[in-house]
Formats: sequence, C-alpha cells, structure tokens
Amino acid sequence: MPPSHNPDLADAPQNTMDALVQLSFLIQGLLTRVASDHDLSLIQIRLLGVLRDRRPGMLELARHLGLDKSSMTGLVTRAEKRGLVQRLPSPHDGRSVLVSLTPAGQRLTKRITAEVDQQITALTTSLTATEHTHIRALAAKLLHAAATSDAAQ
Amino acid sequence: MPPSHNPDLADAPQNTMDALVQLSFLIQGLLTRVASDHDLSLIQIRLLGVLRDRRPGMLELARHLGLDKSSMTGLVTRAEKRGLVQRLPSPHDGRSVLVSLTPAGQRLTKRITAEVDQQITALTTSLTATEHTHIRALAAKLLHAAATSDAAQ
DNA sequence: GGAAGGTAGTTTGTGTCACGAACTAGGTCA
DNA sequence: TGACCTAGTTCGTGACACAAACTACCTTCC
Repeated sequence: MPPSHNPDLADAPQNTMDALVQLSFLIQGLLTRVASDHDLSLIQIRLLGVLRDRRPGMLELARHLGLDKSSMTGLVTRAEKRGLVQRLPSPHDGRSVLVSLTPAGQRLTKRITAEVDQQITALTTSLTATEHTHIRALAAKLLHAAATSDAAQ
Repeated sequence: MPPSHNPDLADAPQNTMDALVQLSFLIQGLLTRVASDHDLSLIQIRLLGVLRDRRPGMLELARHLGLDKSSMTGLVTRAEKRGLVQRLPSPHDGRSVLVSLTPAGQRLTKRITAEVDQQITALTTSLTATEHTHIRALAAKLLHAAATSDAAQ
C-alpha cells in the first residue's frame, strides 16, 4: 500500500486546467487507496467497475479501458486467478470470449463501490445540494463533450 | 501509445460518486494520451509537473506523488537518463539530493502543459463562464477538504 | 568526542502492468 | 475451397511499484 497521499498541493488551482487535473489526481489517489486496501490495483478495480453491468468480449473490454488487446489477456488472467472474473465462450462466435464477474467478484465490487462512495461522500460533505448538482451536471457535460468529439474522429 | 480512449460511458453519471470517478478517468486518459505523444508515461509528466515550481528532495517528492522512496529512485533515474531532471547535492544536508528540471525538462514541461491546456480548453469550450467558475470553485473546495482531512490523520 | 540511533537515498529481488510482433483458431466471402 | 479477416493468446521487453536490506550522513546525548 502506498504511503499517505498529499495530492499535489496546498495551493488552489488558478485555472480550469489545474482544477480538473488536480481534482482527477485527488480522485485517482482515493481510488488507488481503496483498491490497495483490498490488495488490488487501480486498473483491477476499474475492470470490476466496467463489468458491473456488462459482459463484454476481450476486444470490447480493451476499448473500454483504452488498452491493447494483449494487455487485456494478462489483466483478465490475473483477475481470473483471484477468482473475481471468469471467461465464458461466446455462444455466437467460437473465437470470442465473454468476461463476467464471478459471485465473489460481484460481492467485492459491491463492497469496493460502497467504500468509494463513502470516501467521496466524506470528501463532499461540505458541499451544498446545489454544488452536488453542479458537479453532476458539469461532469455529464464534459463526458458528453469527450464522447462526441471521440466519435467524430 | 494506447488506442483511442472511450472512457467508461455512453451513460451519464447518476450520482456524485460516478460523476467524479468518471470525470477523473476522462482527465487521466487525456493526460496519458498527451504523455504518450511524447513517449512519456503519466507518472513521468506528473513528476515534471511537480518540479515546475519546486526543487524537492527525494523523500518530499515521494510524499507528493504518493510513492515509496525506493520507487522514486527508479522514477528519477529514468527521467534523468532522458535528460529531463537532474540530481544536485543538497548544500545543507550531505545525505540529501535535490531534484530539479534541466533546461530541456523545462522546455518539455512547458510544451506538455500547453498541450494539456489546449486539450482541456477543447473539452470545456461548451461551458459558460459561470460553469468555468463553478469548476474551479468546486475543485478548490474538494482539494481543500482532502488536504485538511489528510492533515488530521 | 564518540557511540547510539535516526534519516536520506540506493540496491536488490519480485510482481504487476503495458506494449508490439508473431501466432492460433475460428469466421466470412467469393 | 482458398483467401482473407477477426478474436484472442503467447512471447519478449521495459516501465513502474513495493519491501527489505544496506550505505552514508546527521543528531543526540553522555
């Protein structure tokens, strides 16, 4: 487990770039800490998160995570060895494999989700209801902007 | 360079946790892409970012990045081999080493900062001036909350 | 001023993660 | 059926991270 995080600074962000970058490191640090409390890496819990409501093939999974397909093999294999995910042959395509959470993986995913939620709640207690709304709206707007510009490529 | 990122979603975040987590992955993906355009990793450009306005010792640097001191040795050594940072003996403590950007490191850092800024600007073009203000304010509030709860440990 | 103990950093060994290139096996299409 | 295409794995390499053990220097205290 990495030692206590003190994400980048004492100094408040002056512009939107710094605000978003620093905020992202803050959240990632939080996620990393929760992950390592369960002896997992950030990418492993991200894998669990993606599989919460999906049963994708390896290639689709790789696209989701922004990884090469050969990286997926290793990632899924390690998660499989821990009993968190399973590979099932696709009924429609003999080449393809569908990755899904095992029951143990589902339980762990729920637990980790709850812990992350709790941590984020702790972080956001000082926010007003209006500010909560703002965050959701802003995140949605940025995610949408990214998704549409991605699709335009 | 990792293939095109399609960070987690088509679906908009329903709650504050998802909003922040998904947003953080979006920004980190952006940073990773900019980094790999320069054949660097995320952690390497983060190192450069921390050194922009600091000349810390190895241990202080490790604290900033949330890494073990032994991890710092490798990270700094690799950056040093690329000519981006340098180790200088501390004038006050014979055990200590001060890490700073080389001129090449400063130039690269400026360039990367500009590219990140440009990417973020592209992402945030659709935001109103008010929303920009909201983002900065919210980020500052959360970073402050994290910093003070960290200190309380 | 010298021994005891603390602190800064490195070394070594191990494991995870990521990539590209080459490969296997199963689909597709003419 | 033969010529492709596609899904996934294997293999080799390198970055990154940790813990434990080590070196070298500083501090403290008698």
